[in-house]
Amino acid sequence: MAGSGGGARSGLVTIGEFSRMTHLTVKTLRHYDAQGVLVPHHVDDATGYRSYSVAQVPLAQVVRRLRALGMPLDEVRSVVGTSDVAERTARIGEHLDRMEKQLDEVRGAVDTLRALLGIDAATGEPAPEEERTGRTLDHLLDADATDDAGGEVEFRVEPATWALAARARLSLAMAGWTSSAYAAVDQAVDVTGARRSGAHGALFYPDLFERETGTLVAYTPVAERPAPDALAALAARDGGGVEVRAVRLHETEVAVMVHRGTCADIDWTYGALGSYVARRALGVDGPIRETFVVSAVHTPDVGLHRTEVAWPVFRTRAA
Amino acid sequence: MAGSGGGARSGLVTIGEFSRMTHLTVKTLRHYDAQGVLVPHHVDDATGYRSYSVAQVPLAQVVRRLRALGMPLDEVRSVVGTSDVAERTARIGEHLDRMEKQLDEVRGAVDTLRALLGIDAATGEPAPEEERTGRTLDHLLDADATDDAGGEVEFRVEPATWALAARARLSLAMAGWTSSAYAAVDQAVDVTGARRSGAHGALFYPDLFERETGTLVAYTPVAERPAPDALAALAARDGGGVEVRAVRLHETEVAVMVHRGTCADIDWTYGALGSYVARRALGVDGPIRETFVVSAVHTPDVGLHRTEVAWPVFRTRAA
DNA sequence: TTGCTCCTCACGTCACGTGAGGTGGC
DNA sequence: TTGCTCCTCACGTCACGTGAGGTGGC
Repeated sequence: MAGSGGGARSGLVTIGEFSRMTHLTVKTLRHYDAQGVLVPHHVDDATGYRSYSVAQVPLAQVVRRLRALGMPLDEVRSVVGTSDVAERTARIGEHLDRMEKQLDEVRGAVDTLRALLGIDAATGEPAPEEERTGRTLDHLLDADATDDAGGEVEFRVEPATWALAARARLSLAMAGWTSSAYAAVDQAVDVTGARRSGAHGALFYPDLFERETGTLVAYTPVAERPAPDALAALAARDGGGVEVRAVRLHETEVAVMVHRGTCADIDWTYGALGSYVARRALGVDGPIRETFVVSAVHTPDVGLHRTEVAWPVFRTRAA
Repeated sequence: MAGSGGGARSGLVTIGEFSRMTHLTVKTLRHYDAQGVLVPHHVDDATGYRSYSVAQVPLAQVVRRLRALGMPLDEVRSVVGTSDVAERTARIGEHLDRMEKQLDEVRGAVDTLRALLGIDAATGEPAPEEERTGRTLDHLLDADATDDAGGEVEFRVEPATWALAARARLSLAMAGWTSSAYAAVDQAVDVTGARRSGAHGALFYPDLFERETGTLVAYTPVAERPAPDALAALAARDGGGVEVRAVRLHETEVAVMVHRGTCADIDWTYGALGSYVARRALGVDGPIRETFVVSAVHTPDVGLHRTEVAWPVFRTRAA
C-alpha cells in the first residue's frame, strides 16, 4: 500500500500531498520554489525530493489568494518574505484597494456590454426595445450603420492660459497616478495663493495611446502667471513625490465632445469624436485635452459626471 | 505641418490615429491584424501601411471590452467574425455570465483577505480586535503558531453505496461543469425512479489537484442498486452531453471536517484536515470526497452552506 | 532635408503547462 | 518487480511589449 502520509509523525509531506492540501498544482509548487516564493521546508540532497511542512499550508494559501487577485509573483515573494508584519499588512491592503477599483471597472464593463446587448441585468432576459441604449451591439458591429456624432461636436478655440501642472511618463493603466497628481496640484494652488480659472484638466500626448507608456500632464488652470516667489515656494516643497510647476498652455483650436458618466467608457467618446474629426480631415498633431467639468470632487454620483474631450483640429482648413 | 487627419475625406485613418480613437496601442492593433481579430480596412501593397476605417471604431471598442473581460483572442475572433447576430449575442452573454461568477469569487477572495488582515471593509480601518477572525494573517504566516484542528475532525467509515454518477476529466477551474452534472444526475434519479439516500457528493481524484486536469465524479447516493431496465433507460437518453451511470462506491475509512460558507474558501478546510491527517501519518491514497450537506439547492444564503470534506485514512495504523 | 510615422522580424516577458527522459522508494 | 511518484531540463503558450534595423511621406 502506497501510503500518502509519510513514514513519520514529522508533519512533513511530499509535494503531491502538499498539492492536495493547498490546491496548488505540483508544477506550480515547483515554480514557486524556483522563484523563491514558497520554498520547501527541506530538499533531499541526493534525490532532490521536496519536503513541505504542514505548517507551510496557511502560507501557501495566502500565496494562492494573492495570485488569484493578480498580484505578480515578485510582489508576492516580497510580501510573504517580509518579517515586518505592519508593512506586510500594508502592502496587501494596498493591493486589495487596487483590486477593488479594478473590480468595479470590470463590473462596469460587464454592465456596459449587457446594456449593449439589450440584456436586462437583473433577469437575464432581453430588455424591452425602448429601454435599450440607442447603440446596440448589432448596430455597433454593422459598419454601414455607423452614425456621425455631428450634433454633439462643438468647435472652440481654447485660449492660452497659465496652469499649475504635474507631468509624468506612465501607462494608461496607471491612471491612479492622476489622483495623487491633483492632490499635489491643489496643494500647490494653496501654497502659491493662485486663483483657479477652471476645472481640473489633463493633456494626453499621442504616445500615451499609441505605445503602452507616454506623457500625461494633470493641471489646474489659474487666472494669472504665478509670481516668482510663489514659484520658489513651490519648488522648495515636497509634493509627495509629484513635482508641480507653473506651465503655459498654448491657444488651441479644438473639436469638443462631452462625455457623460464613468470615465471607464470614455473610449466611446474618443471614438465618436475622433471619427468625426477624421471624416472631415481636420485633425492636427497635439495632445488630447480632457476637462473634468463634473467629477468625483463635485459629486459621488458617477452618472452625473461630465468630461469634455477636446481634440486638436485645424478648422480653417476645411472651412 | 504633419496633419494627422489624412489627406482625403475618406474616413480612413492611420494606425496611429486609430490607436488614439480606440485606446488600443499600435502594437496591439498589429497583433490583432496578424491574428485576424481586427483586420484593417485596407493595407497598401507597396508599403504595408495599414488604413483603418472610422467605421471600425465601434468594433475595436467591443474587442477591447471583450479582452478586458478576459475573453481569449480566439473566442473574440469568432464572436466578432460571426454574421449570425443571435449567436454572437448568445456567445457574449455566456461569457458575461462566466465573468460575473468569477467576479463574485474574486470579491469573495478580497473579503476573505480583508478579514484575515483585520481590516474593516466599510471603513478601511483596522477592525476592533474582538471582531477579527481567529486566524489573522500574522497568525497564518507565523509557522510556529499553526494550530491543530483536532477537535473539529471526526473519523468515520463511509459505508459502501450505490450511486448515480457523472464522471469527467477537467480542471478545477472548470467547476461550472458540476452544476450541469448534478442536473443530469437529478434527471437520472427521476428516470430510473431511484430513491436518494443522501446529499449530492463528489469524488476528487488526486490528479485533479496535483496536475492541472484530472478526474471528478459528481454523484447522488441511492438506496438500492438500480434495476437493469432502469439502467437501460438511462443509457438510452441524452443527458445534455453528460453521461450518467450507476456506480458502486466502496466502503472507505475517512477523516471528516465540515466546511462552512462559500466553497471558494474550501482550500482552508483541505489544509487543516490534510495537516491533521499528515501529522498523524494516517493518509492513504484515494479520492477526497465532498458531501454538499447544505448547498445552493437548500438555501441561497451561502453563509449557511455546509460541505463535508472526507479525507481517506487508514486509522488502525495509528490506533 | 529633418523628423516623424510606419513597417517587419526576432526575441523577451509572465506564470505557469507540457512533454521527454530518467531516477527513487514502497 | 511493478507501478507510482518524484526529479530536471527544454520547450510551448498566451497576449502582447521591446528593441533592432530599415523605409516612406509630408
